Amino acid sequence: MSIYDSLNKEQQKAVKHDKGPLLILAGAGSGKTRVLTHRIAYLIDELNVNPWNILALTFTNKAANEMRERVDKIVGYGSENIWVSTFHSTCVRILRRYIECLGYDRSFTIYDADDQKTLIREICKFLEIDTKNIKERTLLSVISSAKDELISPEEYELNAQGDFVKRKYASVYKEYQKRLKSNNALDFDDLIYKTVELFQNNPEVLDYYQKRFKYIMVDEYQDTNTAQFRLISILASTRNEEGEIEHNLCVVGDDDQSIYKFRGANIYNILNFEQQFPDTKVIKLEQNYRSTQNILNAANEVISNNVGRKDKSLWTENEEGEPIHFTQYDNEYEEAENVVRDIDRMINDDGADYNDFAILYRTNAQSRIFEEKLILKNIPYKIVGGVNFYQRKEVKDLLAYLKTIDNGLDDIAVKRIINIPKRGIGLTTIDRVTAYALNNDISFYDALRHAEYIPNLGRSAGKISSFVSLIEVLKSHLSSPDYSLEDLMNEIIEATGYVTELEAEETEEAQGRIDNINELINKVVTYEKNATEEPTLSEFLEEVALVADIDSLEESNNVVILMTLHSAKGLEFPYVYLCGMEDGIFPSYMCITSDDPTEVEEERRLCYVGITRAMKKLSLSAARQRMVRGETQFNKPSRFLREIPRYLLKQSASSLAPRFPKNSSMERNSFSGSSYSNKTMNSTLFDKTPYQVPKSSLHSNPYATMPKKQFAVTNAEPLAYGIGDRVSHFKFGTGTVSDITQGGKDYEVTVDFDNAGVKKMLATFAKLKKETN
DNA sequence: TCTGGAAATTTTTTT
DNA sequence: AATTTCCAGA
Repeated sequence: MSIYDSLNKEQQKAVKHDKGPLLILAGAGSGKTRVLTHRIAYLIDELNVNPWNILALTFTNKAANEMRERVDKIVGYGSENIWVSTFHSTCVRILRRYIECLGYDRSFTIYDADDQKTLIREICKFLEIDTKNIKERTLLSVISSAKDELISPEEYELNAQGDFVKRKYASVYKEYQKRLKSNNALDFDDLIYKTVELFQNNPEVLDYYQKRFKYIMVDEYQDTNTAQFRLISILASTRNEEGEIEHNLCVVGDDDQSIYKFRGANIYNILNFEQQFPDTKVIKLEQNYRSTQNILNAANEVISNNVGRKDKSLWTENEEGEPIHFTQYDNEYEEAENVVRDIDRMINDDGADYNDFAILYRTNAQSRIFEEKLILKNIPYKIVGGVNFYQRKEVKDLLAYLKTIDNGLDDIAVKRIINIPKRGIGLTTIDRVTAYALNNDISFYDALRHAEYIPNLGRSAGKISSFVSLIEVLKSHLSSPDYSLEDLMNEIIEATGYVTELEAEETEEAQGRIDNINELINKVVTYEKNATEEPTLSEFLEEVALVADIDSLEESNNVVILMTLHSAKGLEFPYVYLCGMEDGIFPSYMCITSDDPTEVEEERRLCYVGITRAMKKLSLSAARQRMVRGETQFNKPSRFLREIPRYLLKQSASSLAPRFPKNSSMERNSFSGSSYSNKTMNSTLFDKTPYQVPKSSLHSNPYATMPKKQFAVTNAEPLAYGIGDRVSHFKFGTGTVSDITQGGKDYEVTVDFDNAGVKKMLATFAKLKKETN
C-alpha cells in the first residue's frame, strides 16, 4: 500500500502536482496540513527532489513545529534538510547572514510592540509632536502599514506632499527608521521588509536563495501581506534548465478564513493568485473531516452572506450531530457560570476530558470572568493570549540586561534598566546623556561610558560609571569559555538584587514575578541544552522575540482552553463555546459603526472560523447586559445568529430569567428587539422546533471516532516486533523499541536508537526490521 | 529624585 | 474596571 491511498481524490491531485504554481483552496477541516506534508513526501520520494530545495512557510511556530513533526514521520530520508519555518524566523535567518549588505550589524536586535512604543514616544518628544493630537498608536499603525506595503520613508514623504498630517507621519517614519538603524534594531515588519530589500539590491544573494528554494510551500496564504507576497514571488521566480521562469510555488489557504486585515493581510493575494501566476492549477478541498453536518451547514450559511469570495461549500460524511445551542443570559456572570457548569457536567456525567473544551470569545478582556468561574469549580484551564510571558515587566527587565550586554547599540534596552534597580539616575540625567549622545552621534551606552565628559551631571556621573562597570564586568565574564548563559542570568539577578527585592515584598504578586523569573531561567537552560550549535546570547534573544503565545499550547495538557477567535484558527475541539454573541461585541462596535461594509465581512469570517472549530457540538451564548470598560451595555444578540437557519438551532432558556426577544416568529429568526416580551418558558425563538437530538456517541471519546472516519483505511498489519525488541532502520541504524501506540490507521512506534536518539515514527513508513540475533 | 493619589484613557483581534 | 499618565509634595 502507498501512503497516498488514504487521501481523497482532490487531496491526491494536490499532492501529486509536479511543477508550476498551485493554489489549494482548503476549507476548514479539509486536511490541508496532511496535503502539505504528503506533498513534501511525494516531491522527495517520487520526484527525487532534494529535501534541501524545499521551503515551507507558516505563520506561527506552532504550525511550523507541527508540520516539521509530521513531515519527519512520513519522509523517509533527509527530512531534517527541509526548511520548515515561519516567515519571520526565515527572514531572521537570512538577515543574520547577509544584513551587513544593508549597513546593519549581524547582531541586530528585534523590537517588540513595547520597544516600538517607547521609541515612538522619544521621537514625538524630539520632533515636538503633541501626542494629544497625534496618538502614538496611530503613528505605529501608519508606519506598520507602510512597511507591509513596502513603502519606504522617502516614498511615503513624496506621497504626503499636500497633506499636513501626512507630512508629520512621514517625518516620524523617517526618524523612526533612522533610529532603528542606529540602535541596530529591526521591528517585526522590518524583518520581512529588509529581506525583500536585501533580495532586490543584491542579485547574488537572491540568486543563492532562488537556487536553493526550488519548491516553496506557503500555509495560511490568505494571511499574507504585500511584503510577504513580494518575498515569496521573488524567491519563487527561478529559471529552469531551459532558462524559462518557473514558479514552483504551492500555496494553501482559505479566503473565508482571512481574519488579519488589521495586520496588513491582503486578501487579494489569494483572490488574484491565478492572475498573478498564469497557468496556476487550482484545487479545492471541500470535504470536511472535522465537524458534524449541522455545524458545517451553519458555517456555510453564515459565510454565504459575504460577497466577493471564492465559491465553495463544505460537506462531510460525518453524522448530522447535535443541533447548535444558543442561550441568551441576563448578564456576563450568568453566561460564564452556565458555560462552566455545562462543561463540569459533561466531564462528570459524559466522561469528557478537559481538553475536549474550548471557550472562545472576541476580546481578551472577556476571559477574566470565565477564569473566575473555572477556579471556583476547580477546573484546570489555560488562557492563550493576553499578556504574553515575555511582555511581563520582570521578564522584560532581565531581557533588557541581556540585550544591553549583547548589543550596546540598543538604546531602548539600556534606558529601560539604567535605573532598575533604583540607582538614583533620574530623568534629568537621562535627558542630558541622550542630548550628549545625539550631539556626538554615538549610542546612549557609549555616552554613558564617557559620563565624566558630559557637563552638568554632578553626582550622577559616579552612579553612571558604576552601572557601566557592572555591564562591562558581565560582558567580560560572558566571553570566558566556561561561563554559560545560565551563569550570566544568575549573576545579573545576584548583582541587581532583583529577586531579593521581590522577596522582601512578601506579596503574592511579587511571588508570581519570582516564578516568572525562574521560568525565564528555565527557558535559558532549555535553550542551551537544545542548541544545535554553540549557544549564543543573540540567538537566545531572537528565539524569545519570535515566540507567539499560541506556540506554547500543548495538546497533551488536559485543560480547558480559553482564547480569542483569532488565536483559535487552525485548531479544533470536540466542544466549542462561542461566547459574547452580541452586536457591539461580536461583531465589534468598531466595525458596526464603520461605513466600510467589508469590516463586517471580516468579522463574519471570524465567526466562520469560530463555528468550524467545533467537531461535535457548538454552543453559542449572549448576555443581555454586560459591563464593558466600567460601563453597562445592553446589546442585541449578534446579527450572525440570525444568519444561522433556525432549523439548525436549539434555543435554551437561560436559567434564571426565561425572557425572549419580541418578534420571534415568521421571518427568519429575527432578534431585533431590545425590549422583551413575556413569552412562556416553552416558546423558542423560532416558530417550529423540528429538531430531534440524535442518539450520537456523546459518551465516547470523540478523538477515537473521528480519525477512524478520516482515514477509511484498514488497520496496518500486525507488527513483526514489540516493545523491548531490537530493530533496525535504514537510516538511524539499530535501536530498542520503547513504545507502540495505535494512532489512527497506523501504529506509532517509539524507538530509542543507539546513535540517533529517540524517534517517533509511523510503522508503515519506518519500515523497521526486527534484529534476529 | 521618588512617591502616592488623582485624573485620564482605554476602541478588538497579533506574527 | 483596569491600567497608564500626571502632578504636587517630600
